[in-house]
Amino acid sequence: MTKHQKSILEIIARAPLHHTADEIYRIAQGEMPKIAMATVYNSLAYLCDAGYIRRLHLAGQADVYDRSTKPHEHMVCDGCGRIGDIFITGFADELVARTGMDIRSYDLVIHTLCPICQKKEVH
Amino acid sequence: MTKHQKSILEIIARAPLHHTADEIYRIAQGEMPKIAMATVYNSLAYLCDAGYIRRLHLAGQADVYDRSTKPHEHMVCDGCGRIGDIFITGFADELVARTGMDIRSYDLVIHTLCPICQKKEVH
DNA sequence: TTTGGAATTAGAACAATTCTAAAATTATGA
DNA sequence: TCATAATTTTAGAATTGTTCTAATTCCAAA
Repeated sequence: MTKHQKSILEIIARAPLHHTADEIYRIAQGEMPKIAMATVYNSLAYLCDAGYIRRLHLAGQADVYDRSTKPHEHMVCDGCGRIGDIFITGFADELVARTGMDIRSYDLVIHTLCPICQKKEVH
Repeated sequence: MTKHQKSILEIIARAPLHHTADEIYRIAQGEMPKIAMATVYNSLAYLCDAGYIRRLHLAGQADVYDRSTKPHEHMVCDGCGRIGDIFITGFADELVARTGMDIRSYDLVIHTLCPICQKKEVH
């Protein structure tokens, strides 16, 4: 792993939220002012392939990157767009039991309204 | 629903596979040679919003459109990219039971290797 | 008919991502 | 150490998928 790749991994590792490539680029510029966008994309691709991070592909927005490599699920608020991790224990096993499939990986995204947006919804 | 919207809905309704906007555009040109790409996108947006079809957003490729409005799940072959529907009965209820969340909708995509690609994998 | 609103068109604009070719860096090994 | 090779980075162009814009067409109601 190169210096740049390591820096980008660390940025993601210490981020509580899921960031886009562009956000990561801006954070990275704080530490490495000369870094190029292409380097960010290259590094993110490497880190995903190597299994250090996970790429999340959501409708209507840029991909975001997730520091948690443990299998888990995601939720998105349809109001504000906030993305969160959720952990349904034994979910992967359940999926295998229910489908009988050879599951290499899975993506589950639940669309919901977060408490704040639920309040706003009332009119 | 306009003439164009209806034609596009019919194209999707009779398609066994999930098509991209561009594929739908080309099919539509067979029936309506003067149709514009923007009309395809507008119609698809309308049909999705109105609940006639469903948009599927998968990593690394253009969105595809799904004629089936019943809640169901999807599988993608990591080898050839083929997309298929799968039906796990009672899955939505299970999700609610497991998470306690107010689920407005969900997307589950299982990544697997289809039988054909599994054979190719052996070396 | 005339008018107004909605839908369609063509193409420009846009955003996210990938590609390209040159320069810089790092590793290899005589 | 020095030369060479391999890899990474850079800057910016190119590409892709999608949305926007403004002009035009269509259609329905008055």
